[in-house]
Parts: sequence; structure tokens; C-alpha cells
Amino acid sequence: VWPEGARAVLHVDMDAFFVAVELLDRPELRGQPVVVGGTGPRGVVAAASYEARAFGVHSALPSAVARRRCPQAVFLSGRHERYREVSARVMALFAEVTPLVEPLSLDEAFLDVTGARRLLGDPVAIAHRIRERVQTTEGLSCCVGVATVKFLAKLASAAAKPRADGSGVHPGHGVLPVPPGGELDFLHPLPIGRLWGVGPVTLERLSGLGVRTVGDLAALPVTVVTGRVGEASGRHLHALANGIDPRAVVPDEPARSIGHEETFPSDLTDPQRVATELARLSDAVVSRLRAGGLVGRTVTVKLRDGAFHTVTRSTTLDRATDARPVVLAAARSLLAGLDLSGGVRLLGVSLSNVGPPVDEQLSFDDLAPGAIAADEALDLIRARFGDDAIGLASTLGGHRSVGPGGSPNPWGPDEPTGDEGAR
DNA sequence: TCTGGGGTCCTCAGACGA
DNA sequence: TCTGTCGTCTGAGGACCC
Repeated sequence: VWPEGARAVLHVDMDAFFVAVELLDRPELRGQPVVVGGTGPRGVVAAASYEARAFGVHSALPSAVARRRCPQAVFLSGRHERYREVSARVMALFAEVTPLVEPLSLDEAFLDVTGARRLLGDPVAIAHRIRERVQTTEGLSCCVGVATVKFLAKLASAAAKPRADGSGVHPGHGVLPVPPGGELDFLHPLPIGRLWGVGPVTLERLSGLGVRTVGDLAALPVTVVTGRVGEASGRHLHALANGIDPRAVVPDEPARSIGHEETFPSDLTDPQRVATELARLSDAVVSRLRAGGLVGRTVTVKLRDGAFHTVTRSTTLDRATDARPVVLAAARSLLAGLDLSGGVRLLGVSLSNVGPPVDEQLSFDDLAPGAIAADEALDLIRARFGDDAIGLASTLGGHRSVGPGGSPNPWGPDEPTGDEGAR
């Protein structure tokens, strides 16, 4: 039983979420190895069923490798709209327990149930009830960690997961509490790589200090740690290793950036084609920005060449904007400063410094002939007929369909006029 | 054999104004 | 007037997460 007055944080983690949703719609695949992810030559695994994991298939593994390890697996390309829809319903179930729900991704959330105890009882009992409710209402399984702080709850839910290895699938605890006072007993034997924020690079740096377990890290003076991994990370990790995590569960954090990037099936070498893709990605980003009623101030272009070398270039505008021509013009001028001779494997556009618009006087850019009217018309047409119903003239001529018999670009070469009209 | 796409946060260097 | 310092902003890159 959880002591009276102690904070209680739950971390709920859906089991193999993308795969589990696919199995809801295709129950005949249950019990089989199923993999969701990019199916093209450069795809990677986004989620794998526990049956597939038994063959060494895991997320972020190149799909080509996954196919070799488990040729009998069913490979699905993924339907993010569907996952979002199911995720929203699951999050709504959490919101019935407490208003303090912080989604981490589509398949994970923190819940602060400290204030729900009077009404709903013991936090561990609440965790069991959430698990049953997700199973009965959505047909999905999940694991729940219960602790006094966020990162311990997250580690606990991970420890409660089913496991898969060469000998098959082994069920987990489902719910795992780390009771107040028992934090360090749970934490200190864990390998250091399990700590949230320790990836391959930090792991290597800490190994140099002889650190193998979380307990090893906790025993070091904080200055030794900061000297090795930097001031902010060092202090943060050292606090975590001692079970200290003051972060609150914060619902409804607004997005700080919005972006789109794409890896092409084969490297692009034609600069005209690269410009076309840049316009398409910029257009997609602005559409999402406008759909959210937001404006952004910093435009970033990302390019990965044929040798997998990645560069980014960014520029901060005088004022935040949601105008397509302004974002596209900025992206174009950033791209113009980049070397495309090594081929383009990946291209991305993102907007940061994002937030709600503040009332300001319009600039001449915003008043460019047709700019506002064209943007609003695009939004309206897409809302009614779908995202593909209309696009920028400059995105024609690429791999996208231009209609029956349509020449790639009937209006001739695409001049960077900064006045992209809606077709 | 080939290494996604969506993000957040941190570090460092340089510019700039108080 | 010159110089050093400090805080802040910007841009690039990197580490990390799911």
C-alpha cells in the first residue's frame, strides 16, 4: 500500500502499439511475426510483434535486415492516421482517471494520480484498473510503472514488459510498483544505459570513468560527471542516478517545432527535382502550421547526401509567419547555399520558434498580391477535397501525378519569384 | 545490408549591445 | 575612448527519445 502523502506517478506504455492496432483490424495475423515500418529499400522497422522480436527484429532495424532475420514475417507499411485515432481514445481513458496526463508519444503517457487517491484508492490498484480498462475497451495490452517520480515510473513500466528471445515470448508483470523508500534498491543495480538520456555516446564516455551501473554513477562526485558529459547533462544524470527527478507531469505542452523530411528511394541528382521536393515539403509544413493556428519564425533546411553526411542551414525571420511564399523563399535561399553535388538522399524543412500569432502590423511581404488570399484558398480547398486536391505550381514536374496527359510543367521553368500562386 | 521520421534539448562559437 | 565582461540571440551540429 502506497504511503499517505507520497507522490504517485504512473507511466503507461502500450505493448507493440502499431502492431497491436494492426492486429485489431486483422485478427487473422495474431500469433504471427508482424512488422510495421518502411517497406522500401531504405525503410526501417517502426514496431515489431513479440513473435518477430524473438527472431532479433526490433525497432530502428533496417527493414532489409529484418527481412533476412525473419523472412516469414508479415511486413506492413503502417497507417499513422489510424494509430493517432486509437491513441486519442486511449488517452481519453487516462483522462478519466486524472486531468494530469502528459502524452510522451502515441503509445506512452505519464499520469500524476497523487490527487486521485481519495476518489480512486491506492495508486497500484489504479494502475491495475487502467490496464484492465484499456484491454476491455480497446482490446490492447499495456504495462504500467508506478513510482514517486517520472523517470522511475518509466523504468518500472519497461521492467514490466513481456520479453522475447530465441526460446519464445515470456509474459511480464504488467504492473510494477517502485514503492517510496525502495527507489535506490530498484535503480542502482540497473546498467547505466537504461537511464533516460544515456545513449551510445554518453555510455562510452561514462564507461571511461569505470561506470557500469546506475549505482556506480551515483557514487561519483557530480563534478567528475559534469567534466565528462557537460554541465547540464552531468547534473541531470547524476540527480537521476540518485533517484532525484523534480519534473512535474505537465499536460498539453505546445509544439516547439513542426517539420517534414523525406528519404528518397534513390539519391536525387537533378537540382530542379530537389527544388520541386523542397517546395512540396515546405508546403506540407505550412499546411500543418496553419491547421494548428500557429506561426513560426525560424526556417531550417536539412540535407543528407549520398555519403550519409548531414548538414542543416537555418535562418530566423524578422517576424513569425504562416505565409507559404515567405517560408518557401527562405527555404530556397538556404538550399542555394548548399552543395548538391554529392546527391540528395534526404531533404527536410522545419519551422521552429513556433507559437500562436500575436497581433502585429502586416509587412509588405504579407501584402504581396494574392499571398493571403491564395493561402486561405489552399486551406479551404484542402479541407474540403483533401490534401492532394491542390498544390503549388512549383511542386509540379516532380514524381507526383500531374493528371492524364499532363506535361511535367506546362508553365515552363520554375522561376523563384517568391510569389507562388495556387493552381 | 544499410542506416526513417517525428521531435526535444544541449553545446559551442560568434555577434552584439549594455 | 578603449577594453573587458556578461547576458542574450543566432546558427550549426550532435545526442537522444519513441
